[in-house]
Formats: sequence, C-alpha cells, structure tokens
Amino acid sequence: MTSNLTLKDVALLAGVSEMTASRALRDANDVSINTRKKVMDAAASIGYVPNRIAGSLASKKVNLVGVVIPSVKSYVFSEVLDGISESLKPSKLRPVFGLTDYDLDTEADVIREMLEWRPSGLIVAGLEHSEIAKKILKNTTTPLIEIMDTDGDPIDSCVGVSHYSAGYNMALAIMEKGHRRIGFLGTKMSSDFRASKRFNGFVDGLQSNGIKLIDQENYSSGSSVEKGKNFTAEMLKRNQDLDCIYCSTDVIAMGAVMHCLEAGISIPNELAIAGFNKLSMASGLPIKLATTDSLRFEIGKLAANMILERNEQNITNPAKTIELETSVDMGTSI
Amino acid sequence: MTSNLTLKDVALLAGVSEMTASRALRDANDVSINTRKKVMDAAASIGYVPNRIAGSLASKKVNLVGVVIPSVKSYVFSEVLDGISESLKPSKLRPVFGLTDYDLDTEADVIREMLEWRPSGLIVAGLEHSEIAKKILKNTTTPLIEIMDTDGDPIDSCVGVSHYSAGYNMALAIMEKGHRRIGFLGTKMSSDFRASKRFNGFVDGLQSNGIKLIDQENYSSGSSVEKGKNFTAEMLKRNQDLDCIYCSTDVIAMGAVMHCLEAGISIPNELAIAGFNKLSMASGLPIKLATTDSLRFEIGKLAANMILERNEQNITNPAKTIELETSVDMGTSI
DNA sequence: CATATTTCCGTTAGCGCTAACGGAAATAGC
DNA sequence: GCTATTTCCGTTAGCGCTAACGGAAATATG
Repeated sequence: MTSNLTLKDVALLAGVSEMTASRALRDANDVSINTRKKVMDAAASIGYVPNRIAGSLASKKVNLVGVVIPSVKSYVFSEVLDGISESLKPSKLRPVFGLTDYDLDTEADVIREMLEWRPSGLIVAGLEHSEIAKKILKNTTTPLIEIMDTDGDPIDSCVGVSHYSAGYNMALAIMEKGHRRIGFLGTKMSSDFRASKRFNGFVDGLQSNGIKLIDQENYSSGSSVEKGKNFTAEMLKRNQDLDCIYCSTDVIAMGAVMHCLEAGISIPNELAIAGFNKLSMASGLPIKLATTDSLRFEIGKLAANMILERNEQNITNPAKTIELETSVDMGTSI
Repeated sequence: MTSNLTLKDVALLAGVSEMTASRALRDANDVSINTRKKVMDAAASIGYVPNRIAGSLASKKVNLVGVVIPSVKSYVFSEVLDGISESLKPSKLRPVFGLTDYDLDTEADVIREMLEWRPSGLIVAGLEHSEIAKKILKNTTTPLIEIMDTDGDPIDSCVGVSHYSAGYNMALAIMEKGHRRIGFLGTKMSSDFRASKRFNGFVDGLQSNGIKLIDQENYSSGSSVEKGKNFTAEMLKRNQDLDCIYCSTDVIAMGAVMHCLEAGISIPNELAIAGFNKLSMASGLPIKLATTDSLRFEIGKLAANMILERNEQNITNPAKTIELETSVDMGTSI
C-alpha cells in the first residue's frame, strides 16, 4: 500500500495532466525540462511511489525474470544467481527467485505462479520436470532457459554443462593417475538428476577401461562436510584396499579430506579424493582438491543474457543450446 | 505473455460470465459445483494462465513479501531465506528476493523497486540504511521487519540478535579459558555493520577484564577459508606469543583451523580459535569450533510470521522488536 | 510572411481482472 | 399456498496506469 498516493495527486500538484506526469516520471521524451522538474518536485515532495502493478498492466510489460532453483543452501545456486544478477543489473529487468526444494511438484507450482506474473523470461534449473510443468512450459510464449545441465531435451533454450561428461572425464583422469580400486560417495540421487548423470558418466568412464566400482554409498538427505567425513570412514572400514573415492560434490569431498587429515591417511598416496563443482571454500584445504568446475557463475550470466537478447528483439528468435566445456582440475588430491 | 488468453476466453467457452469464471477459478463460494467444473475444464482445455497483474490491481492485494538481503553467497542469508520460505509456504504469500551487494545505495534502489510492487510486507536485513532508504521506509504503510540485528533503532518491527553482546560474551568465554594474548581477524567492516558491532562488543568484553587486543587484521573483500588461513599465518608470524584468534565469521575461523592443521599447531593448547554464526559446514572439522549461533533460520521464520500476523489482522498492530538470546557454543577450540 | 516542421501536452480508451450490488431462480418455512 | 431465505450468477464500475492519437503552440524553412 505504501500510501494511497496516485499519479493523479502528483499531476494535480504539478498542475499538469496525469499523462504528462506519467511521461515526466518515466522520462519519456515528450516533456519540456520545466514541466519535468515541476512533476519531479511534486512527486518527491509528497513521497509518491509509482504503482508498478498498474503500470505493467497498462503497458503489458513486466520487467521481471523468474528464476526457479532447487535451493539456496547448497552453495551451488548462489553463484548462478549472482551471474544472473550481474547480467541483468544494467538492464531494466530484475530477477525474482522461486525455490523448489528439489521437488518436481513444488517446481510445477512455482513455475505456474511465476508465469501468472507474465515475466519477461523464465530461467529454470534442470531439464527434468513433471508432466504438468512440461505442459505449462511448452504452452507459454515466455522465453525459457533451462540451465545447469545439457544432458537431455530442452523445451526451449538451454545453457549448461554435460554432467555425464564431467563424470566420465573424471574417471579417465583418476585412472590415468594409476588408481584402480575406486569407490563413489554421494547423496541419494533420485531427485538430484545431475548428480545421477555424473555417476553414470563416471561408471561408464571406468568401464571404458574395464574397471568396476568397488563400493558406493548413497546416503539420504543433503550434502554436508560432516557426512562426507563419516561415510568416508565407513567406506574405508569396509574396503581397506580402496585407493580412491569420487564424491558427488566438493562438500562431501571436503569431508573425505577431513577424515584423512584426522586419521593420518596421506592424500593421494594412500587415498585419492575427487569432487565436483570447484567450490571456493575448498580452496583453503591443505591439498588442492581434484574437481570439475561447474561454471555456475558463467551459466547464470549467459542465461540472463539470452533473456536480454530475446527482449530486445521483438522477433521470436529460435531456441539455442549452449553447452559449456568442462575440464578436470587435477589439483593434488588424485 | 504466456499466451493471450484472458478470462473472457474461458468464460465464453464455459458459457458463463467473466465474473462467474473468475469466481470459479478462485474458488470463491458463490458458484455451483456444476458451473465450477465447466469453468475449470474450459480453463484447463485451453491452458489458461490467470494474469496476476490484473488481478492484483483489481483486488488491491499483492501476495508477495519483499526480502532485501546483501548477498546469497555468504552461507549466512540462505538460511534466513529458508526460514522465510518455510513460514510463508502454507500461506498465500510468496517471498521475492532482492540483493544489495552490501551497498546502501543499491539497497535504497532495491527497496524502492520492491515497494513499487505494493508487497504485503517487506523484510530488510540490517538496521543501517541510507537517508533516502530511511525516508522511503518511514513513509510506507507496508509492514516492515528489519532482521538479523537488534543493536540500533528499528524503523518498524525487528527480529534479530545482539551482535554486540555476541562479541562481548565470546570475549568473556575466551578469557575464562585462560587466554590473554588475543588477536582479531575479519574483513573490512565499513559495510558489514554487524561484524563491526561484534568487534566492538569483543573489544569491550576484553576491556572489562583489562585486556587489550594484541593484533587485528581487517582485510578487504569477502570472507573465505583460504584468506582466513593466509592471514592467520601472517598474524602468527607477527605475534608469536598469540594464544587466541577471534574471527568475525566461521568461514574465516575454518581457515585459521586449516592453518593450524597444516602447521602442526595444536588447538586450543597452542592457539585457541573462535568464530561466529555456527555454520553447518564447520561441523566436519577435526575440532569443534567455538562459535555463536546466529539463529538465522529462526530469525527468518519469525520475521515471516510477523508479516503473516499483520496480514491477517486488518488493524495495524504496533511495532514489535524480538531480540533472540544467543549463547556461546564453547566447542573444543578455545 | 505563409507554410512545414517540431515540440509539447491533453483526451480517449483501454490493459485484465475483481468488489459490490442487485436480481432471478431454487429452496425453506409455516 | 405464499412469503422469507438461500443459492447462484450477471451487470456495472473501476483498480492506477499507459498507448495512441490529435491538436495547439513554438520554431524552422524558403
């Protein structure tokens, strides 16, 4: 409500019509310097705050970009958001975030609610959606960018990396370093499709050299350093000859490193450890963690830029998929 | 645009008036079961997505809550957002986030933009704002909750902890453990008011026992484990008899711990370390970090609940400040 | 100086929806 | 049976703003 002041109040005070006041405040170009100043002063003096709801309805333009992500707690999507914010900053578009909590039904609800606001664009994390969500997304004319992941069929445009390849290439890198008795540690992947793709890529990568996973642990609930530590200990107890653990995220890998530090296990001589994401907080570790940069910031930037492009041109330009190349960051832990 | 379908299309197809269609879709209570079904089916068959812009303008209700925070990268505000999301989930209100990047001018812009949408409430992190922002906030009738921090003068309502007390009490806890030669490590605090309040409280706490800070380092740019590690090394080089470092966040404290692990410094015998926030990722460390829980999740929940309360009652209930009690979590690092 | 052009501002008509009222049909009451 | 009540739906008006047009005044053109 902010107060009940409307454009009429400003116009009356400035002694002009509502239309002129509207133009002056939006600095459209059909207003003289004098009247503009009058209007501006009038608006400032009464503390007028324009009503964007009304403005958007009249102009049929809503300068918002919906961003649908699973969570803000995972240290992963925050950088995506940052990239989006940076790209949109110089424009009139503003991001609006919605959280799905890794649940596809919630995602469908969030997407529907977002579209009810008629945003200028929609950025959605991931390629997997419920049937309802897919139907809604296919039906809309709002520019849509699915991000993070390119292993699948985008509905419209897409920016991401191949998580399958990331897993596959990490397997090759690990084997090249001579490791053969390899375990996998991650969270239950039924709802984390990208982690699951990395896992599949990793297994196939090992397979290309005739190697099979010795052990795997998929614990439920989210990633944490502490769980990484505990499950590494358990896995090593089960398989005393294990010489490498691939973790589905750096957070878990940090836990694995912590266990080694505590137990006096030398990395990578006695145990090699690799993760995924290239999280900045892992950079404080005594060893440099082997990982794959998931290019989160860049993905955010590019996705937002695609929305901006589509908004400038009125022509509906065609769907485009950008697959960013990842490479294994060897570090000193494998 | 989502498509150009309007209520009129639905009404026509269902053979009812726009008003009836509107009522049916919002499940207002003046529609028979038959016609409701007719309308629902019609809407579903053509993939109608209601236009909330128009709806909000007509009903003068915008079920959004603006949330203004500095950043999503700091591992701190994500839990606040989570608390807010959880509180709002069962209601019709939805959170909309805006980022200020720790800049008060940006904050003022974000607040202004938020208010232009006439949200049902506004949650803003911190008590320090630019003069412009203060003027806007004082002028608005939108329920406002300032969060995180209670050391200052709230404009309207407020939920948070006393950062001054947190620093003060940590000083007492550290001295009680027998430490006397104490350093402080943090980021430059000109823009991080809460860190600055903790620092002041800490210094005053030491002072209450006649103790002065031996050394302090305030590096620019954000917190990171790596910087915590490096600056700890430097500080120890400067002051070889230091027996404790208080870090302005757990992230920095983790870096300090990392340095000790690498350098073979025993914690807390040779060096005591304390942080702030009680971040979950610190729980994987070999020692339990002494810290103060900043109650981020709870703050988010309470703030959102206050908005909900205000929305239910039409009476403008009075401003309220909730100061949550913090306590020092001793851990094993001091 | 008359005409063409530009600059500036107002009027009209809606954007797509809902609040509020009113009225017809269906049900209840006695 | 007729009136009182409830159930259901439509009509009117308007939320606060802007697009589009048009027209008067100021300036330019030759």
